[in-house]
Amino acid sequence: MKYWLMKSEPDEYGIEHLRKDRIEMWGGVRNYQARNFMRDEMKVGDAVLFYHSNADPSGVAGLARISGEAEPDPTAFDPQGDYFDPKSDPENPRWVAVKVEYVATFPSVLSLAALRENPKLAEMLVLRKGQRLSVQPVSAAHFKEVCRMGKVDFPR
DNA sequence: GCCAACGTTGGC
DNA sequence: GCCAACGTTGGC
Repeated sequence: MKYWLMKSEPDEYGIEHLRKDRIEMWGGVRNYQARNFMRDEMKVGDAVLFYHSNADPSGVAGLARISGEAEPDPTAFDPQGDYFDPKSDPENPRWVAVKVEYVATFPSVLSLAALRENPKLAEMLVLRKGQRLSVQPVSAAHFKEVCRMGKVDFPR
């Protein structure tokens, strides 16, 4: 099983939206590196840190799991939608989406500042300067430590 | 293939 | 709102 961090702006789609929807098709990712992680490495059952970006505070808001592996991203084909990409051919889709399932909400958002204060997380990608990937891998040790700080265990 | 211009992300 | 970092585009 692998571990991931996925970013979303809570004004657009936060952990509360996922809690209500239970499962969400994670469309709209338009970065090749992030796409490759979703397409090539994400498997059903993988664990996800749900990260709020552009938020007050930004940080890890809760936990999710992958419940459906990569398939063509339907938002790329909707000319009316914000994520339309005319260069994505339905016969040869450029972008993919995975299904993300709600697991838990942290009692309070585990802020970036709090994460930075923990030396065990010093090497975590999300804390790196200039790091913008919206889907990124997380080590098992970092994932476990973030769950401990967030006061929620990822269910086995 | 280089690289300047431009667009986006996202913390602050 | 600012701006650093970084990805993408397109002229050459």
